[in-house]
Amino acid sequence: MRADAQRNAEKLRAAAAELFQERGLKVPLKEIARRAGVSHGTLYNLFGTREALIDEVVAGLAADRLGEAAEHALSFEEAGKGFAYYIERVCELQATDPAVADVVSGRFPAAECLMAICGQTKDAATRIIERAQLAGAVRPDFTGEDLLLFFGTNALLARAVADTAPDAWRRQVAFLLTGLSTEPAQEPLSVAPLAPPQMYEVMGRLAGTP
Amino acid sequence: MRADAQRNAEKLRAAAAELFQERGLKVPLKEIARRAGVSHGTLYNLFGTREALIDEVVAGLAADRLGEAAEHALSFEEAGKGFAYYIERVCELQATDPAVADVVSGRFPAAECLMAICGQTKDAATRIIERAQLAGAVRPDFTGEDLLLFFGTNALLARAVADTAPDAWRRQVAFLLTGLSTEPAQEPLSVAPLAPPQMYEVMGRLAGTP
DNA sequence: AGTTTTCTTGACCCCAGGGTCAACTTATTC
DNA sequence: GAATAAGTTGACCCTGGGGTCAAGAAAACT
Repeated sequence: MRADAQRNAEKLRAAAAELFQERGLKVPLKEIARRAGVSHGTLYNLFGTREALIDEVVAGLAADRLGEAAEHALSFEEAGKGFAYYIERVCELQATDPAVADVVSGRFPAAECLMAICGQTKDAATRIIERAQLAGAVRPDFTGEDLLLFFGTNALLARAVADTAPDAWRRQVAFLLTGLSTEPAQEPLSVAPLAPPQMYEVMGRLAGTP
Repeated sequence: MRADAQRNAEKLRAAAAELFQERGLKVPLKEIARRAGVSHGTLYNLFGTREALIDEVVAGLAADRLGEAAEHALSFEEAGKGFAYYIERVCELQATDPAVADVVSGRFPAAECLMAICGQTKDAATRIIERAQLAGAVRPDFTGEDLLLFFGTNALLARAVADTAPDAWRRQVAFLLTGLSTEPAQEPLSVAPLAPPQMYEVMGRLAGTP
């Protein structure tokens, strides 16, 4: 590979990392090329497909962060606490990084690598859930599939509120957690509900401009 | 208005009602015209904007159904039961009719009429919630905004699962309801979780092809 | 039946995104 | 310092959505 090609690839990786993180895995490839200061033809030359770029730029990072979250969740003494930590942490990752959100929601344009991560995430989730259920802390009919589905909707919610009330998703997570807990404790919510003017924006984004 | 124009308007209304109901308020206008057997120019002639068409075709129906749900919810003896009924019923409406789902999620392209419905829905929701809270059946820090946000995500979830497991959203609703209830009762779920092969499809739709 | 008015049509324009490729430029090699 | 291989570019095509409008068709009026 020629030296300038190497440099361009690096610039593209950097631009892609930025944009994926800012706006998710669906950003126009032409825009990535633009930010990298390179023709979009070059992008297609060096990476061929969006998936390849994703694999190189996002997959590793996302896998690491999700892996850490799972590991830490399993290290809790009380399985129930670990369970709650895991859900909150993953949702937080989704909220702060649209790229991770898209990875968790799986199957973008079917990058091999992403599907693998998705599988790992589901396995980890299942392990964490079952551990908490064995400890009697979580209702026994909640499954990994349920959690993934929740992550899927949380990704959309978190993105919709990102510019308006970046923590709004926490309330929904809290409601879910008390719903899943076998102890009836309803801890006070740490975040205020949305004000009516914020609702306009958020609902618009939730249903509108993806 | 000329007789043929009248007929065409009727055909367009019919086609629009069908397509909105099948695929939500964002269906291409050209497709509505096609189904009506009419040029898309005619559609623009007779209705001008998508919003006008929505107002004529969808708004009334949606308002009626949502209104009925709210009314019935308030007619329950036990406020908590009414509350649960309302949430389940609205989610069901969203699941069976993408048009209603879009109405509840508010602000499509800002049809006057839709915003009004959205406001009414929020008011109704608030009333139902407060009644249940007064009866001590629902946690006191849950708000109408929280519920609308939940409806917003449910709309997306219901659409994602529609072709794969049309009742899958019920599990999430059940988790929410037990989380909101002040009684720790966890009733058994009426719907099975998704099987792994179904997850692929659903997660794809949730994040992908809207 | 002829005239006028209203309506319909489909070709046309716009934009944004994905993707390709011949012609050009630049690094590397000898 | 050529010759050659490797890489880059941007004009170009395609798709699918929104939207307009001159010309032609059809209803309504007299």
